Amino acid sequence: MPKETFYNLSDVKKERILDAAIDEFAKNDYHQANVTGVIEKSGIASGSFYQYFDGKKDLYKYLIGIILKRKLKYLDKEVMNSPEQLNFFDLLRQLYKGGIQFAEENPRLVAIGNNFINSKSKVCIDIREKQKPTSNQYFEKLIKDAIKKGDVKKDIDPTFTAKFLTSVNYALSDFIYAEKGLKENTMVIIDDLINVIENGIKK
Amino acid sequence: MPKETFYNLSDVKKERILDAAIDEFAKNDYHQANVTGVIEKSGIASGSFYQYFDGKKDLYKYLIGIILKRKLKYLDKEVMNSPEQLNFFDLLRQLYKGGIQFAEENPRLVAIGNNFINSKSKVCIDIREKQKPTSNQYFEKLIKDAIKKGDVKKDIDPTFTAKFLTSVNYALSDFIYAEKGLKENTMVIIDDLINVIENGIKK
DNA sequence: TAGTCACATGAAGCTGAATTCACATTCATG
DNA sequence: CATGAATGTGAATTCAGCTTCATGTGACTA
Repeated sequence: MPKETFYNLSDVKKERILDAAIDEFAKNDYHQANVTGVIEKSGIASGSFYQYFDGKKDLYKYLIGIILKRKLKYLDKEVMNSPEQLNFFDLLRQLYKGGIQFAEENPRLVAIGNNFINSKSKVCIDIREKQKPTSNQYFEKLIKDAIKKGDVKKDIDPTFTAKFLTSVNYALSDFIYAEKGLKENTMVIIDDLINVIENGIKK
Repeated sequence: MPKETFYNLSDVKKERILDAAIDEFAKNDYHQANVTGVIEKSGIASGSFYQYFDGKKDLYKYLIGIILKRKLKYLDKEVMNSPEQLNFFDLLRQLYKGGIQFAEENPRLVAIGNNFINSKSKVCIDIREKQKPTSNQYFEKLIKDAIKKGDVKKDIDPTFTAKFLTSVNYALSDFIYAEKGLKENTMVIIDDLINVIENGIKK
């Protein structure tokens, strides 16, 4: 976590530093991202950086936390208005579309997040292990519930299906990122996609 | 590419070095993998390493090349006996199952490969750019052909679907890798999966 | 005015990992 | 054996990037 001094900075300066950090980590994986890069982009002195953070790892952890929080908040506000009354597939649709929209609005955050999830770097594995509920486990729970509720047929493998849904979700964000933005047909693609899945696994 | 000296080595020694390298790069991403690790595992002197290879990057490129070659050869031999007469979905089934089997038989190679594909490291991007036909493009061509042949309906997005199929493919290998081996039901899962996809996009 | 506090600075130091290099050893050949 | 070309070796060097530290600045207080 950042030090007190960081929080005491003016919002403008905090923002400047954060923006530089996001830029650096969005363009590079953990190892390739340099503290020097953040320092140069934000125009602070290298010494100052260590007044604000315990070091590179500290900054990275902080970023990952922010990204997670923002995404959850976003999904919560934008799409998860009424998770209880939705059936599994509509919920999935909401989640995917929300995820896409988030990726569209925050491409750099998503770049960092996707990299974080896939990375084999010790630092990333370390952080991931401390974060109890992964996207994977979240989906798995959702699927098990859906089976109980009768939305989804019994004979699918929840673990694999969760993995499948998660990876398709990442593929979607990647797609948006690579294509540099939403196209008119993106949401149609998602609807098609969910229909495919729905046909395959609904009861 | 390795230097002449490497090729002159006895097969046993070449194998020992290659094995050490595969181990090192399977357990770590490009940046985290150390030449020192390869040196220690293979029991050669650090100086010798530079007699055989131009450096870390050179070794890595060589490994990636080997992995690609082995996988292609494997798919070619094991599953692609008659690509012409298969319809798109049977071909897909073959490819997936072949991929899974390859992952089962060569978990370390697949670990390196998957990491290579996802990595943002300059070295990886560099190598990827020089390799013309990606798995993605291969699928895209397959899909376009399938649309022409009438196996797949016209109104899907080939680019996205290729991305989708590729990412599901990776998810599958990852799954095998994480679960540490094939289960009795793995092939059933794949069949189900293809059925789902087939229902969704066939004409 | 002096003292203290909070933040700012960048040169200097540290570290770990890649790479080099000067010397040692092996081995095929005459 | 003798020779030297090929190969082996690991201590020393280089280097990039993270981090520390000694010192500076300005604002607020007594």
